[in-house]
Amino acid sequence: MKTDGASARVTLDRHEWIEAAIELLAEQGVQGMRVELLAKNFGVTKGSFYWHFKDRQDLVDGVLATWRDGRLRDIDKQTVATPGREREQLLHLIDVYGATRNRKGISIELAVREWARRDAQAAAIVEEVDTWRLECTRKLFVRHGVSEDEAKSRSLLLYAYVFGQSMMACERYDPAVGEFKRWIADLIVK
Amino acid sequence: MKTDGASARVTLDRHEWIEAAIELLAEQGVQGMRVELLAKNFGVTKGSFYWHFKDRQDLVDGVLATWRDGRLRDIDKQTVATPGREREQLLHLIDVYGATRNRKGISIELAVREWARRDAQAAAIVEEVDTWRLECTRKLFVRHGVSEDEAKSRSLLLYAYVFGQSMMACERYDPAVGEFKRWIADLIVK
DNA sequence: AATTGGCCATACTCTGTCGTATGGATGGTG
DNA sequence: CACCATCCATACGACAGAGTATGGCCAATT
Repeated sequence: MKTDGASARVTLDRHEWIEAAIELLAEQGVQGMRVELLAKNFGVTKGSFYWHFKDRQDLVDGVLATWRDGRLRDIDKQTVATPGREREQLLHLIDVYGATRNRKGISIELAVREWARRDAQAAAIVEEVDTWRLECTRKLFVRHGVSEDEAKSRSLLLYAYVFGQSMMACERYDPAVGEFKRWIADLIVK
Repeated sequence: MKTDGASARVTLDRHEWIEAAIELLAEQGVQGMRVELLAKNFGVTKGSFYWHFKDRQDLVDGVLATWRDGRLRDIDKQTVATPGREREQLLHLIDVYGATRNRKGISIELAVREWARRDAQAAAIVEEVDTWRLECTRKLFVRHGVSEDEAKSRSLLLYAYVFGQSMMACERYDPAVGEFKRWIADLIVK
């Protein structure tokens, strides 16, 4: 019988290590994904890690694959066109990156992107996700009624804006920035 | 007399170290600003570095101060309103971050921002620069003829977009992305 | 009860980086 | 010429992180 207390799991598997690594990635960047730090957070030692993973690169592969799969699922879920509600869906896409809630998801997103600037492997994953995002959002814009080219431009603007906005931590500059964000979202969605 | 050859300077001063550190910052991030790597690039050893700087933090202070001063000067230069040409000025602000030329400046910008996400000192500098950017650009929008609130929203959108765009490396997704960028710039500037 | 395999601890090596201590070279100045 | 300040080299200590080798513990199986 496993004394599966809330604090002390009996055994760990790859998935738990990967999830914890993504946490660290969000909080401290790629540099923060250190195996000894991970082990310490679990209350174990490196011996455990190197039983589940060949090396650190093995963990990295898992992190990127897990992140990509999650993103692709999310995009599909958020962009299946519900006739008549395309506008709300587009606004929701922007709102998800509003930084008040979903803080963790944004941190991961930024960490992966900063990682991708200097790592070809991460860059390939980001490109894959971005391509899919732009394509799905473009379709949603088209169903919303804009032209093909305009849909392309607006989806590009949408993602550039949400990423840039979450990178700027806008709340510091004006507590009432929410009003401006709503205005901007309207301008982007049309 | 100093035999000031192009390749071998006789002496180095703080400023040259700081400039080289900013280069490394752009290419490899904060992590890349290692004193031994800097010295190697200069063809000298750490002994030189620690003569000019108390420690690595001393270099970091210089890097941030130098970057801030340069940015503040640039912003002032680019946003002095030239009556009748406010629209071109705003479009130019966007175009500067177009990523084709000015690649180095963008790399520095992104590196400093990623740095600021986990370092309070860098975050304070970035906030200072952003505040000044938003304020100067807001004024330029006002002189361009938009209302006070709309100017605030549009300047926020402008910077969020340019940072997000440079973070996405848009050129990968469509060689003809320049067309869309122009359309977007028009939408932002009005 | 003995054995086996899954899971983790311990103890080490190796490499990279910061920082320090100290000595050497060079050029200007009295 | 002797002296001093400037600038850099050399050699060292300290520490953090990746990876390895090996042994121990426990549960399930037979």
